[in-house]
Amino acid sequence: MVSLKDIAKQAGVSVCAVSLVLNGKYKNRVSDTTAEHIRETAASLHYEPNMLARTLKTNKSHTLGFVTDEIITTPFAVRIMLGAQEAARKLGYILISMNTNNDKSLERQEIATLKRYHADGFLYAFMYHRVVDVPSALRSMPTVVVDAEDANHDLPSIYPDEFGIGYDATNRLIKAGCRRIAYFGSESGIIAQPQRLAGYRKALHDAGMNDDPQLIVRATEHQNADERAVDLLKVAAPDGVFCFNDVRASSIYAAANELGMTIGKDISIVSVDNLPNITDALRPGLTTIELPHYEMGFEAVCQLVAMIEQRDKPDIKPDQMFRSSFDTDDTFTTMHGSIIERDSVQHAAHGNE
Amino acid sequence: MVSLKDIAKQAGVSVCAVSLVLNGKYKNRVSDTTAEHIRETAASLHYEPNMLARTLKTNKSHTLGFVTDEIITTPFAVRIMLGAQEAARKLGYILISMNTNNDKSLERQEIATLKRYHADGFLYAFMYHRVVDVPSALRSMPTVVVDAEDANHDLPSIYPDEFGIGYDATNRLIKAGCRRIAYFGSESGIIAQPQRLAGYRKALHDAGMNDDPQLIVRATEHQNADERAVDLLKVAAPDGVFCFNDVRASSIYAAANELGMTIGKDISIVSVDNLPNITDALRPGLTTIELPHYEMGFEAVCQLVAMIEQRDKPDIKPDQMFRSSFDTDDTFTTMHGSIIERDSVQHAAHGNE
DNA sequence: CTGAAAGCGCTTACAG
DNA sequence: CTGAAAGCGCTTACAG
Repeated sequence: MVSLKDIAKQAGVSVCAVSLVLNGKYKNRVSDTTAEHIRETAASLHYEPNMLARTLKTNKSHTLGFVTDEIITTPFAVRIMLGAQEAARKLGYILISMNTNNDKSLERQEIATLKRYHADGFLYAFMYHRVVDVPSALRSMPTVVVDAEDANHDLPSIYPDEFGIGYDATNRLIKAGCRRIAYFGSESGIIAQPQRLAGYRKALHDAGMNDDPQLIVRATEHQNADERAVDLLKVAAPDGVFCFNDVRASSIYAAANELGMTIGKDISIVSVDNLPNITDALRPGLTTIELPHYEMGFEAVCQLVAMIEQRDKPDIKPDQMFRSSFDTDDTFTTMHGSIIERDSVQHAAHGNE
Repeated sequence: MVSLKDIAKQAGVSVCAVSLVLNGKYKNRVSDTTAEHIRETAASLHYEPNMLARTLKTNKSHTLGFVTDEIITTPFAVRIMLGAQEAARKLGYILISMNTNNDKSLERQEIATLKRYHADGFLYAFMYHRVVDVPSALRSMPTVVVDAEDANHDLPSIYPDEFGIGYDATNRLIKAGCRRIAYFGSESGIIAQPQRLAGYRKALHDAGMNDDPQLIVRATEHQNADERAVDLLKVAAPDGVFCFNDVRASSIYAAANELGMTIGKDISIVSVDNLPNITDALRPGLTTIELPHYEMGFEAVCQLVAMIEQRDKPDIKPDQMFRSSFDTDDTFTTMHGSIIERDSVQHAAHGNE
């Protein structure tokens, strides 16, 4: 490794002159000609600054801890990390990620490790939208909560606009001409469930339609979803179904098949997630709303770096197009999803809008 | 942050005594009683060592760079990272991962960043098994190639035993009593394709069956797989199909449905990948072979740390059960997959064996 | 405009 | 058995 000292010796100047020039702080301190000379020597020696030495002195590591429950075991939520990585790179930070696997004692240990490595701040991220207690070890540090809401309503939190998702999905079906729209929801206490349902209701009411209790069915993902889907289609005879997620949509597909109904013709379906492997497996293609994971990760790092550096939120854009929009108040940021059009909706209009 | 100096002052000893004791190197250098006293003061002050300062001095960062093409955008391959993280944690290392997104210039930049942060070694990992040119910036460092083979046949490389997978899958169908077993493969040049095919052929021959060219069909994942699946079932009339992967299996499912065949009865299916979202969506459940991603990541870190510390491969085991077995020679390690039994095979035996 | 010096928190010969 | 000192590579007052 070539060090400042090597450059100083080679260029015939002092170490501090080199440091100043390479950090661009040499105005009125080093002449332009020596500055140029120093820059050339550094380049010719292929100098790379040693981040660790710098951190030791400045107490800023340009390292972000990414602590997550089991995000990286979950296909779609991984995109939070991708978005966070991209923003970090653009802002001169690196990300160190740790999986807690929902083990609180492992979590404590990992946060301690991250602190030993001098992380400047933390992302506390989750596999799906929920309300969380943030560990006290994180409260003393700059921290942003991702795909979750801080129970104390204190730390900045970024999560999807579930109401908007329910509203948009239902409207998509209304626009397709559906008159009896069902909601095939989740039975678990997951926060998205009541909020998407509320969005569904609002869309129906705005369109002057009643919400028939028969049309609202909740199911458990892996246990009774298939049967309940059949029941729903038989008993309530909907012409459109807003599904809580793609996995439940696959139950509706199976039910429609069983009952001899043609999807996209006899019945229209819109769901949430856009899981590649489900949408690959379903025929016809499933129209679904993608959650803004990538965008949440990106936005979270922007907010976090603003906290760390105590400056305004950096104005950077991801290379990958933002598909979602924002709603920001002081601490909580909600983000819309974006609809991916395929063929499960009658007369489906193609393209996003 | 409390430092060695703080402890030394509080305990009334020198900084070096504290360092020695806390690193367990104090035999014949510090008395047991002062050692104990030092340990107590350190604990009471909640001392956490500063890794950066240590690294600066020792030139060992206990940090591993994890450079990957787009692994973390891909559901299943993410498990490489999980396995690597677990092994790293057990060995006192942390992982810094970077996604190159297959952009060579980004890759160079990221490797440079990782070196600035003083990574002790590198994992060079891929989304699916292939032969790769390892960048020269990595050749000068301890590096292990994961889910890929170093084209120079020089760096340690860890990848799945594709032949064994084809052999096992086909044998599973033979065991179920299938007599006309098809192979529904990939049209791409992917390395797994010919190797799994070879395993399939070997299994057939070992069972005294011929490989009928009609029974071997290759297809492109998203373009013609559905049609070719129908053709295969119609023309060759197999009673069992070994599918290259779960996505192709879903095409066979669709074809069987279309032709009125009952899966698990008229026709048995075994594939590769065990993608949760596909297997969730398919009825009946798909019997499939899971690739040893977790295990490859774990093993890779073990080999890498052995190189870095110039010692024998550490003897650690993952918390999560190893489901796969190893085959190691000097530089190349192949790993078997493990079959996940569901209901797509006639008379399916349950449980792993 | 430039250099010498101190110090970030550690480890490790070296001298007693 | 113990301490004083040097040094890892950097940054930043301070003095000229």
